[in-house]
Amino acid sequence: MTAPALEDPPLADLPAPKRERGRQRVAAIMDAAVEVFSEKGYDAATMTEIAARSSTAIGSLYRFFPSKEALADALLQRYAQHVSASLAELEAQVQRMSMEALAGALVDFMLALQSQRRFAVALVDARGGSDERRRRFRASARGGIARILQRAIDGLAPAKAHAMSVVLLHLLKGIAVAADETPAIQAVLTGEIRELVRLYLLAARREARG
Amino acid sequence: MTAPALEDPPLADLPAPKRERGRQRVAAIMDAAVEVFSEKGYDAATMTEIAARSSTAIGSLYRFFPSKEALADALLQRYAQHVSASLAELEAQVQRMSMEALAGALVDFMLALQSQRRFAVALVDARGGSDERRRRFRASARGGIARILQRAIDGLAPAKAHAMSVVLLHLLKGIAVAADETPAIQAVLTGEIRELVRLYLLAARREARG
Amino acid sequence: MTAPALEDPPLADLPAPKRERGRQRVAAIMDAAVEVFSEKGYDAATMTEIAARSSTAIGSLYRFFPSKEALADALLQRYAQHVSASLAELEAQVQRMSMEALAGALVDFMLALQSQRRFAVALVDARGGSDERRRRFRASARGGIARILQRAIDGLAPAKAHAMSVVLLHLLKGIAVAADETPAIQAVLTGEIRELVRLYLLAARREARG
Amino acid sequence: MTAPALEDPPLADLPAPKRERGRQRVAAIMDAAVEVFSEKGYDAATMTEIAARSSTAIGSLYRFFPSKEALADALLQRYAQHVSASLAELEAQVQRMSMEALAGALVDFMLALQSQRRFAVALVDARGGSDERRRRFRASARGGIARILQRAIDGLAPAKAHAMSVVLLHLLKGIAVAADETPAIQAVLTGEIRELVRLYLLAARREARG
DNA sequence: AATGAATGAGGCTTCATTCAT
DNA sequence: AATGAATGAAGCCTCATTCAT
Repeated sequence: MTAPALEDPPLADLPAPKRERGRQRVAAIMDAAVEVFSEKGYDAATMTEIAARSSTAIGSLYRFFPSKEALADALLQRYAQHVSASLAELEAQVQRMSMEALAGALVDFMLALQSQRRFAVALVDARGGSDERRRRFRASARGGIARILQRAIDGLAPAKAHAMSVVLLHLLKGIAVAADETPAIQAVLTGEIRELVRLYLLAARREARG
Repeated sequence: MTAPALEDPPLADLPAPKRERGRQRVAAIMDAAVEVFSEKGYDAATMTEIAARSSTAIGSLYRFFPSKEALADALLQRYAQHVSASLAELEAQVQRMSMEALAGALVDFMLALQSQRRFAVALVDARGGSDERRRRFRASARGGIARILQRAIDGLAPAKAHAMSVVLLHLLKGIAVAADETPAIQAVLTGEIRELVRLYLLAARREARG
Repeated sequence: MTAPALEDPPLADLPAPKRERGRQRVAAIMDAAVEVFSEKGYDAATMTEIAARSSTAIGSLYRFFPSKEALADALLQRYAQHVSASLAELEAQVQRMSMEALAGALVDFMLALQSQRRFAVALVDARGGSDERRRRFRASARGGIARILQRAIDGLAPAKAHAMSVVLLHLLKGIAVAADETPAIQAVLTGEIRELVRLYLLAARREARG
Repeated sequence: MTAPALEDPPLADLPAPKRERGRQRVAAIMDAAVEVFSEKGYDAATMTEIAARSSTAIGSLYRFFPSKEALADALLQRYAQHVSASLAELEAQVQRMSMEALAGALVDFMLALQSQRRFAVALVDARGGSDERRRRFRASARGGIARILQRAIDGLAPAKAHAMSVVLLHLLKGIAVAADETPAIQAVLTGEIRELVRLYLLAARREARG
């Protein structure tokens, strides 16, 4: 039972670059966009800079992404697929993982996302892209976590799993926040969070076994 | 020993409105600003809209707050004082509170901030106002929580208290996130977080007693 | 034969402050205005700053001078009277002054104006006050010089005197320009100009004697 | 040995329009800017009006000149090159010109600049553009005149040449002032100035031969 | 199809002037 | 009469987006 895809017909109306050239271009633009959105935030990022950083003419950029919001949405979508895939993978392995191991795995999952963290903050938590897309992103991530929890903890009520997924996701996001601190502090904070996740999972299992 | 004030001469140097009229105006502006910043985020919020929402001429707005950043900073400062005072109050009462009670108190503290939550996200977590003021705000809040923890848990190492304060603050912020959900879900999430806070505090005490 | 007054009914419509208080206030405003116009130029000068520098409420300033232009005009008028008076005085003494002495006197006349030079540049040469007032100011100054010339040089044709007055005034203004240089250079330039004025006067006399 | 160029890479760093179209646009903008700066002075001139007069969208104007000051500087630079070139040309011809001829040539040089006179007043003498550029402009013009004088007058001390250049330049500027008068008067004034320049040159030669 | 010049709405801010107190 | 708060037009500049080449 894998994660249900997040996807819509992938930006169907965009000229779906068949040529390899086009695909590279789109990738370059998206990478530059992640950079710029991360550094400046959605509002302060400019299409011109994204074009420049990806060595793309502004006109070409608009050929692939018809608006700033469309670009942000595409980014969000790509990120969602990435997250979705990661969670699906984790779900496949979780079967009888100890709570301890699961806590570690969840933290690792978040650490692996680090590179895109500023970007995620810029677009998911702030106002980039459409509300709709943001909502869907969140729902998908929560669903992924909830499924993992239900696999990991026998007898966990679906409602409880969902509630926990919201709290866990939020808690894990703290790892991203920690990235602003010095590496030493960062390590400490990451440890704290892992421990807290563990406590949470254990308590949930206790309750589920009730 | 109460929390050290965050304050500079409150809103220093701004031509502190002498007439009563002016004070109302300032309050109206700040309230409108909280609304607009909350809805749109710092960058997308416009001074024009803030002026309109508070029925203030743009020129008047600038009389009181000489720049968008100054306005954001003033808001942040007011919020910081509020938070600081709340934490100081909590600190005074924490003496031999049970971990359970403390968890509840911390959650309540956050719930009491609800009304300003989107605003806090918009200005503290995003890129609004001066970095400096944001940094100070965070340091103050963390310090307040850390002091509470040390009072509440005998033998808690200062470093541990500080690390916990960061994690706790983040966790509590989840209550704000919950505000986007339906009241029913919100209640559930708030409960989850309270429970998690309790688990965290208990574990910390266990460890402190070693 | 003294200089014809430049004056209009001195700002007739202004509430002609009868009280001593008012006169002082007006003087303070005008002095502050000279300062500010000098430092910033007409456009960049602000009524608010002029009010502040003269410790006058902005509302009061507007009571005495109904607009920025009116203030500039009043300044120009006062300056014109000053210049007019100086020239009239010089005219009275010029009778049989040597050309050399006259050259010196003219240069001294300009040096005496130094303190108001930046102001004059700001308002006379640039666009402060009304065109009309500027025109009148120039005409008056030229007339004053022309009369002096005719007294100093027997047989000087009126047309020639007028032409010379234009050139002389312009030349003398060079002394003001020199004020931007170091004192040493300033002295040299002043000397050059004095010498040139002398040459000019001598040549004119030669020609007048034909 | 010709005048050292004033130039930086002409209008460096401005996105030097490649297409022919762009070049025309830039020229139109600069011409309109000269007009507007001349009529209104630096401060009172508005970018909006300059755009309108050159039938340019405001955004386009800013594409070529990223700020009002940059535009003024570019104008000043163009003017400086023009002046520099004229003076270099004059320098090349001055070798054994009579003082009379030189006086005429200098006056002609100034007359040739007429078309840009108000502009020069607006930007060089007033507070437009960067101080630095103004300073450089003046230094260059003075240097150009000083070199001409030294070529024209054997044995002229460099210090004296420099002092004279300042005075001469100022005197010649009087020709521009004359442009406000009727053509008849203008002619008379131009004549006066030419004569005065001649007197000045002759006196200097006398002194140099001493 | 690719390019980058052109467009203009709209943002922040200033300041002359008015008007309620 | 004196004060200074209030007003809003207008200035500079940015940037998402369009369009001619």
